[in-house]
Amino acid sequence: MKHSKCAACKVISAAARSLSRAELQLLEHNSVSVDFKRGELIFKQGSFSLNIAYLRSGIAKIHMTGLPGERILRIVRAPAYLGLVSALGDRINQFSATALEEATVCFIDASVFKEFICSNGKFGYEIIEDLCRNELFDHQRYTLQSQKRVPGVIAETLLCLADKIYGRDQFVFPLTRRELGDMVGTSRETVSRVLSGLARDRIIDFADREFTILDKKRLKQISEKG
DNA sequence: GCATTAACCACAG
DNA sequence: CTGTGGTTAATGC
Repeated sequence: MKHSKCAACKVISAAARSLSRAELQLLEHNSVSVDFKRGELIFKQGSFSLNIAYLRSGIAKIHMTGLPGERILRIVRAPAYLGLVSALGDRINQFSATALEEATVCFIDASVFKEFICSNGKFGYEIIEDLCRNELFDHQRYTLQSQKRVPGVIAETLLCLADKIYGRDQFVFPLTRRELGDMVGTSRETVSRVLSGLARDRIIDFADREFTILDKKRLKQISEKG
């Protein structure tokens, strides 16, 4: 655990960039940076949200436990705020965050953060913009997903990971089949079957967690056709 | 009705 | 944990 040097931070958020020198100092004195190993819980659903989590490096999953079981809401790549919605919208975290690989997270005192929103318009605007982008993205994803059959949703998820998270067509996906199932709302068995089907058709290739997209065009077709 | 889709169960590796 | 096969229930043509 260490205090972070906010002014020198290379992955400072767009919002924090608009803070004055004095405000940055205040931020620095009210935040700590913590390292996480793969699989470690960053914050837990049901606990108080007394601070804002900012993912500085690594990849994390946002997930919540519902009545049927676990649901992965999204995969987040640094730099990004984790669960702002929960931190600002409720005193209690409505979901959990877990590191999927080595990660660094800055925890910021929520009251200081809220003070910035009130006093610094540019800061507040950047935060709102971030929230809006996420909400639009989620609405779109959930609407499309609910109208697709499982192979379509899995194809879309793979494409999304390649484009938005990893930025290349080959990546080591750190989720189990069960978790991928939790992400697309299906069973682990169906995930297995769909993936081996895609591999049989040489659309993707995978060995364990390592995925390669071989035929992006056909994967897109499957994703769109649903 | 018949075909398709996907969940649930079970068992093996 | 993962892959596969059998069974079953829901839905569409």
